[in-house]
Amino acid sequence: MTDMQSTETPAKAEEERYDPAAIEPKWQGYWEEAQTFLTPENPGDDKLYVLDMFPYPSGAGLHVGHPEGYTATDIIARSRRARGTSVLHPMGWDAFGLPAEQHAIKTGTHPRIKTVENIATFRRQLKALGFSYDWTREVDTTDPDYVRWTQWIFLQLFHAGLAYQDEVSVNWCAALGTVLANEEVIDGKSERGGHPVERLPLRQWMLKITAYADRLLAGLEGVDWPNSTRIMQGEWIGRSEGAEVTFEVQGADQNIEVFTTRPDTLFGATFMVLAPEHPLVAQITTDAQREAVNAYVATAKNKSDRDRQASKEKTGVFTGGHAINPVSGAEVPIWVADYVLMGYGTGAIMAVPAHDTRDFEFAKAHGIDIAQVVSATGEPAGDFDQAFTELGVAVNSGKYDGMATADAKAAITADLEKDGKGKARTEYKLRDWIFSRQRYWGEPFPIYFPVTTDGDPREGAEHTIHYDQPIAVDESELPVRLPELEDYQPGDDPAGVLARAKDWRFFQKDGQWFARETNTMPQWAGSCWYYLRFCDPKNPDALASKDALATWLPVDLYVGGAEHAVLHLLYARFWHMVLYDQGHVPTPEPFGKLIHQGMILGEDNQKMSKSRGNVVNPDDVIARFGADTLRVYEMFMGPLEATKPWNSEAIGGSKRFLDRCWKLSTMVHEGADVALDSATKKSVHKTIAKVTSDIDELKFNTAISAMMVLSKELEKAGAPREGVEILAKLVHPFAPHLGEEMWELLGHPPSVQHAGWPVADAALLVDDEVEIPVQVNGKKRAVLVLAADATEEQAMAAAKEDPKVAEALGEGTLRKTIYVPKRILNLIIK
RNA sequence: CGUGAAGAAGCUCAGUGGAGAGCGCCUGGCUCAGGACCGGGAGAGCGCGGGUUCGAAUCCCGCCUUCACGGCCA
Repeated sequence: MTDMQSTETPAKAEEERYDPAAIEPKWQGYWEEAQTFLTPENPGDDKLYVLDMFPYPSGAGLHVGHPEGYTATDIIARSRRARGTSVLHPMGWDAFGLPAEQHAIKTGTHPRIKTVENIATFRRQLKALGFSYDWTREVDTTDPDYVRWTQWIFLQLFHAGLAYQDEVSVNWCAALGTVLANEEVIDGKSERGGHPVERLPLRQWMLKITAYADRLLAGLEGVDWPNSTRIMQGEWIGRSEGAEVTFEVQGADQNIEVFTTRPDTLFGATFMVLAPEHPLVAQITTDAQREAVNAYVATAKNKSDRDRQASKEKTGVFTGGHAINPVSGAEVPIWVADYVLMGYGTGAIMAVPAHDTRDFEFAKAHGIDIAQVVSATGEPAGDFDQAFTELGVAVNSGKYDGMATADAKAAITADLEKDGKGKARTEYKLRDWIFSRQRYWGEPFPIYFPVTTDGDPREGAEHTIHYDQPIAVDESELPVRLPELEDYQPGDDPAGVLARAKDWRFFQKDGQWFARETNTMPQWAGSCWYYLRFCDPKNPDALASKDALATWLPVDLYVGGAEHAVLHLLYARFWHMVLYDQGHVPTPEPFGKLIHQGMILGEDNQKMSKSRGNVVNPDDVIARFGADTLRVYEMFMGPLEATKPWNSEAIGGSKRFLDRCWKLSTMVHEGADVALDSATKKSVHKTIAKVTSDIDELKFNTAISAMMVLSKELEKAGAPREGVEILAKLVHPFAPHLGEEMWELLGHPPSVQHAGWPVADAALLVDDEVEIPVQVNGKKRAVLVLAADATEEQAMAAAKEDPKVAEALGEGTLRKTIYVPKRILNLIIK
């Protein structure tokens, strides 16, 4: 096959132009044939696992945002292979998901059909961009061989007690017959159709991610991630230390537990607030207040958390009940208000209006006392128009007066504990993960339940499913496959679409009826562990062999969008930690270095969207300029992590750079046997050093800029072979088809990928002559060319001979001379 | 409101103490002409105000604007 790449074709005419439409398919064919990017069987210590966040193969095809991150990782992969590193650089599909299911609902075709089609489009587009993926390792999360191991991991979680069922309030829309995400509910109506949506408690599978909260937090310390991402994830976990305090309810044999991070402000707690769902609300409410409280609770119940939080007004109702402040003995009123959330802490708070913004607003709105107990100065102030939330010194707090906030916290917590009225406690914002969806196109749970029935439940016999007795499917029976359905319309059963597949759902074993779980897993499930499967994608006996995992983990470089900064990266870390604890993976963390590529905006500086009409289609760009130009342009636009707008004029500049590279190699090919002069040689070696370090630092835009400059110099130098060969090696990770073509024009057999990486000669990187600006009183007057090691005297002498400097010096007296070798000569005169 | 990032030539960006590149623009050459190519050129109060320094885009303090993400977590 390789013989057919005749070197005669490009040789024949000067009219020949760089023609990506011919070159690119040619080399893509070569790579596929020669298996150029196959992952090495026995990688040594020098290994690199470079991973892109795999895409959801949407019907719209590839977006110009995709090639940005993918080109970045490809440059790393290719340049490191050239340097002899064993590289794992795979690609796959996060292919479960709602769009394919919605398409199925509309058309009645199985979501798999549309999914397979979309994957084919994505694969074709990615191959057209010349990425050096090892396509033999492709994975697809919807493939039963993959689903099998997703289900297997779920069973490990289940057996470890980390998967459990709970009743969770969800948005149920009876008209649509489905559960909606918060985003799909607007003002209590469904986004599609405007049907009423109610909050309904529904049985859900939960994963106990909170059990790993501290480790997920601690692990962030050791990981090479963007600071902002680590902060975001840390805040999402939201660890806060404080105290649990017990308030007695007056006239009742009841206590209310609250969580506070400011036990030092306990003397300032002038009221309490319960969340509307708090179990004690009904008992505490007095008859006089019952009607108002019931009405308030009912309204709050039908609001989603999001709607509740949308309103900044502090609404609430007095219950009529009172509690006793455990330190001051004061009677404080108990209110119900929806700004207190049942899901955090204990669902009840002690309200300290003087020192908490929300409590302050509430007290102002409802005329409740405000008592200052912390002051910046140690002296109580007068009235204040906003809460004082800073740290300070305790006042009006009995024996704790005068203590700094931190000391007061510790002292009060210790005393509460002694009196049995409280104790230190740590809280997290992180909640357990709702892991089930009432959808079709997802992984079935490998779980079934006993059924009590007097007939055949498939035929509609009365039956009871014992959800409280979940049974794991035996591992040997995995995967549990999705049933075929006649149609994919959501039904009227909140248990999910699968509940209608009665033949699939109910089965008999040893004369006993059982029912399969009809929920499916969320899209996150497959993406939680795909990076493990890439290490050993065909393994039939395990999610991946221990050897393969030990070889490749952790992922050395992971590139993907910042929108996954919290959820995907947190969920994947959680699964990884569980697998680590069970001895299935060898590293405590999955991902080493993480980078988020920036967003590419439309030419109008707005987010690309169909409605704005500013979408750039990669297929069009490839047709017009070629894949290499698209790659180079996207890398040249700016720093990888920056948000930057598309510019259809500037892309021509990248094309012209590649034109010039191609021309240089044809010049050599046609016999220009020019030797490399010493000045150009210097430039070549400086460029090697610059491009190499820029690639390692992911500064691709500056690497390209350096190669642009070099290409012009090489052209002026008449295309010296030695320089052009080095340029071909340097440019090939960025523009791989062109790199191969240049290498061939220069008379070498393919592939440039295996031709090694140039090494800069350190001796050529230092200049023996330097340009030194001369300033007089800080204003630049001249630039001198001096020996790099010129002394101050030599520099002064040269400066005085310069007419412009002499003129500027004029009659003045020299008061001071600042000479920084290789940088500046500044003369201060008066 | 909070967190993070960024403000530099018309545009997109290099530049960690002494202002540069690409694209665009003007101009000459080449061409029947255009494009491409080659040569030359114009174009920057480096967001604002202070401070440190011989000298600040760069270091320090305050402020403004834009973008991204997050939202009542006691």
